[in-house]
Amino acid sequence: MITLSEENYLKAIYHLERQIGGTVSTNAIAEKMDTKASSVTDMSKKLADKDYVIYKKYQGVSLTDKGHKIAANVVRKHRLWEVFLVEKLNFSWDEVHDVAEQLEHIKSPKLINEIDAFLEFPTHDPHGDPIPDKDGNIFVLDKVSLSKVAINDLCTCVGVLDSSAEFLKYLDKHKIALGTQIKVVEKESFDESMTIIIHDSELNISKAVANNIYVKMH
Amino acid sequence: MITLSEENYLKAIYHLERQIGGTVSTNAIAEKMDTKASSVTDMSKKLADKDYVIYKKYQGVSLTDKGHKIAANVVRKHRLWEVFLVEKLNFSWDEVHDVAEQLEHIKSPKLINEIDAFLEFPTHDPHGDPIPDKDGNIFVLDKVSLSKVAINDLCTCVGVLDSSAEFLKYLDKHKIALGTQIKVVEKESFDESMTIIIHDSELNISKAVANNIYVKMH
DNA sequence: AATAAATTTTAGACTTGTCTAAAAATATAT
DNA sequence: ATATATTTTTAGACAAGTCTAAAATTTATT
Repeated sequence: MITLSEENYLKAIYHLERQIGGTVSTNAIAEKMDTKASSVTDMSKKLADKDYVIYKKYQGVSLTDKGHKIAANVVRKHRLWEVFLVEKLNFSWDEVHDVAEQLEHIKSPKLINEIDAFLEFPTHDPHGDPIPDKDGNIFVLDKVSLSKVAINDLCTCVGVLDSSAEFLKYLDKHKIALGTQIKVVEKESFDESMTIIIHDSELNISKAVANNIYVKMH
Repeated sequence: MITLSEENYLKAIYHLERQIGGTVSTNAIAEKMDTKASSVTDMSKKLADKDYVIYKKYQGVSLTDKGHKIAANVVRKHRLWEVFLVEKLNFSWDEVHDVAEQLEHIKSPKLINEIDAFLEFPTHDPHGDPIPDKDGNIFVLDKVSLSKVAINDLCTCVGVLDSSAEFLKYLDKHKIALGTQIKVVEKESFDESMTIIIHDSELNISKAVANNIYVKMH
């Protein structure tokens, strides 16, 4: 039986692998999980013993098929629970993360299948992140960072890079949500800020904000 | 912050207190939790340190107000989740226990309040057990063991004593559910079995079965 | 290529929750 | 009331997961 801690490590490695796109370093995991490198080394050995990762000393880890499947399933559960909380229980998108962190570890195949059906098989969570299917496959739609969009182009918000409560509340304040139409009207080369039009009014956003918004081009 | 293990001990003590009606012995807890008496002693000290129980050497434990509140809240969560699983996710009453054992430890006041509202504030779980309110109070309805009912009396099933999957499946097989009307037509003094009428047909049940069914008199 | 810097691992320690075996206290029986 | 049986506690050990500090390895720099 897999422990809660092992599941959290596999999930962190999963996210880092897709972000970095290769083997994941000890330090990267330590930073992501807010723990010490020595703890990561210990756990890497355990995960390798159980055949969840390939671990070579000083070379970092990468998920095996077995490990990938487990990690993807944890992510699947996390995101399905997030949809449930927002769609059925009146949570806002900045409130769901901590609860989903707990719910993602509940072990019951029937439970998660029923939740999936109850929600009518959603494909994305409230932040626009894709929900892995039962086999761990995800279908990524072609999204672009808002900061890359050219002047006068029209696009729609489909996700966020940073889904911290802080950033999500900023978006709420400025009435930016998934599905919101955005037109870029000006870009300031000095600080790379941009002016956009949403809901027929102008808004100036910093480079940092634009970087964290994903859009689909029209 | 309270640990999962501590919550489970408090829950066990809570159930034993209501069952026995006084202080709870080390051995009783050990048996209920399928662990060793020495482990219970260790934990009793920890719980006493945190002011969740009163513990006197060789005298057993009893819940403080603080401990009672925590335990009742765990039971509240357990039973609300059970209702949710049965009412919304197509679980049968013999499938809910193991999952609810996990879900009862999720920490989020908003989550459980929303679940409560989503279910329209149920007062009893799928086995007829009362759901404690936010302050830990429960409102017990006057129920009687079926084995105590006299011949020719009419009653309605309102709960079960033993909610093991095995027993619940037995009830399903014989079409006995909460709300089912039962008439006692014969009692065999030899083995204390009884004949009852449900859904217009006769059924003979053992003393053991009758003991495990709670009914409300008409 | 040699040295400095950064990363990673090892060794040993600590906490939580558990166990076994033995000792102490309480309850029961003659 | 004394001996026996049962219950409970203590003492010491272990596994999981973490930490600090020191050693080993890899990477970067001159």
